[in-house]
Amino acid sequence: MTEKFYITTPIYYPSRKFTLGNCYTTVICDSIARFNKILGKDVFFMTGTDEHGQKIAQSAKAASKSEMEYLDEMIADAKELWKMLKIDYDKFIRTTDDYHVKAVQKIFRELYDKGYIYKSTYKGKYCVPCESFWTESQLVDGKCPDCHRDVIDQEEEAYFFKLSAFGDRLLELYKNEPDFLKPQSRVNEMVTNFIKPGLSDLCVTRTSVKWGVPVDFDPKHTIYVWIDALSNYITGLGYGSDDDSNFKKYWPADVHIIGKEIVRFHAIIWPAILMALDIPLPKRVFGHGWLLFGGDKLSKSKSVASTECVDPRILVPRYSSDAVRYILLREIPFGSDGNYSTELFLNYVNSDLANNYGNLVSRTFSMLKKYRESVIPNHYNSEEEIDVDLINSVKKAVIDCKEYIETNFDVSKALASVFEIFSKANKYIEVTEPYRLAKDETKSNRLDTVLRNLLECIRIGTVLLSAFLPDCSKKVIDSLHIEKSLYEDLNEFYKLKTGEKVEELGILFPRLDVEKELQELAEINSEKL
RNA sequence: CGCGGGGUAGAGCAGUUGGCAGCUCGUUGGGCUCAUAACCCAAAGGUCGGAGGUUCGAGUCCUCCCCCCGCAACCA
Repeated sequence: MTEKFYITTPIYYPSRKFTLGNCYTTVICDSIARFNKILGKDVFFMTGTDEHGQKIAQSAKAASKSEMEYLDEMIADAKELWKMLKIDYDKFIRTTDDYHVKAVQKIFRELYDKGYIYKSTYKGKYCVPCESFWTESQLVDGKCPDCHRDVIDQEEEAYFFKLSAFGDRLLELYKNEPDFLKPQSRVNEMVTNFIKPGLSDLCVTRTSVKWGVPVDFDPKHTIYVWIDALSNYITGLGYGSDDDSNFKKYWPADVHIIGKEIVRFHAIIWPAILMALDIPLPKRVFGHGWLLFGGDKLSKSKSVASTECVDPRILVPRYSSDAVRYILLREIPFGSDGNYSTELFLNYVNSDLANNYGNLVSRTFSMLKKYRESVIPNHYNSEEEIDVDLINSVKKAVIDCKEYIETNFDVSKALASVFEIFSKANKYIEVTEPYRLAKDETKSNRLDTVLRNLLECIRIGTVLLSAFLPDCSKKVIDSLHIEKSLYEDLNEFYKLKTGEKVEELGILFPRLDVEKELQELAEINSEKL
């Protein structure tokens, strides 16, 4: 039976248009999903949006629209963005979707019936004009962090989830399943910050927030973020609906990929809810770092220096989806934060995509055309050390790439090992000098072998690359007449069909004039403002 | 003493159990001519945040201090 693989992004909050930060998580998930398809697995990849809560209602009001009008526009924009970035999701869930709303109500009632949810009183600091509750620690100088006005003590009736009952089981989980939450530093954070001091129960409804899922047996209460948003991971598979075949097939999730800021929700609250429901837990949760812009998170509330153009809607059409995907995947090291700047982006596109990969393909195809009329030549057994070295390092890269993805979801290192192949191939050309072999008819067999070896390097590297950069790799794959991108075909070095003619390829990534691009982007950016 | 992460070449980062300080980009010099001023080789560039300690030997272990960044319970 085919192994299944279920991967999710968080559901994003569309109170503002999506940023490069949202793209980061989504592109990582998409690449991991694509990689698992290459491994031959039955993959289900879900993303979506969290559409309830006060802020959505406020954003809609500010735009003089109804909530649904506002949301439909935002979601259309988001889907357009994912299309641009070649995000190949299997399901896009919206928490306003009918099946989700019903399933959430069902889940809420089940938790209530089982005694995990009870009615009590929520006490907090309340800002009347903002209609928002704040905790003591959120206040700025004792005032509302949003409008800086005075807050009052207020209480309201609310339902609570018995989170406090799950501390020991969570500790056990972290202990027995060391891979459940990665990176490890996050586990320590959860244990010392939250679980050891003792978990307190979680307020899961509000009467002051109207835009949300009502409690069906007590409709003046609105189900507040946690149970609504987190349960998307199962309702999106049909849990609690008439057709739960996907839930049966794909749950538990193989991994939830999330940003480090929401680790707590996914490593404490979500497992606790599932435990209460008697549903198996996701196998892994990975909290990635942030894309930093000049040292700051690209948050929805902070603005970025005006000379930096970070709008993916401009960058993707201008530089290709692959270029933007590349910088997102490559720049952030495993588990920690990474710095983004336009200059860095342009330099990476030049050095890795244009100079290393693009130029390798270009010079190889050019020689193949000049010397062999674009026909894939045979290879002749050779004990030459340089060939053996090349083949061994390709094999190592193929193994490394898979290892990095499977053990740690380390897309950055996986991608780096793919580029090792291209780097080695470029060096191989210098040493074997095929352009010199071509001038000596007695070296014809050797030239065949060298060209063939280069083509196989390109084949293997490109198949791996197709998980990360689907557009350019498709061009090369088509040109080489590779029928299917499968990992198992990479174990064998000679796999191309001798005698087939390759299609001509244009320039995959034109070399960019960094100074000029920076200037033009700055101009585009200032026009926008 | 709230918890955690980080401070290593101009920039971005690796440095596993302590054993000659590395990688990528950039810079400089050289080589090659198949290729997208691309590719290959070489060099320059670091008192590893600071002070003290353990050790034959510390980026790595211990103590203290300085700086940056998250989290801190309901901020998606």
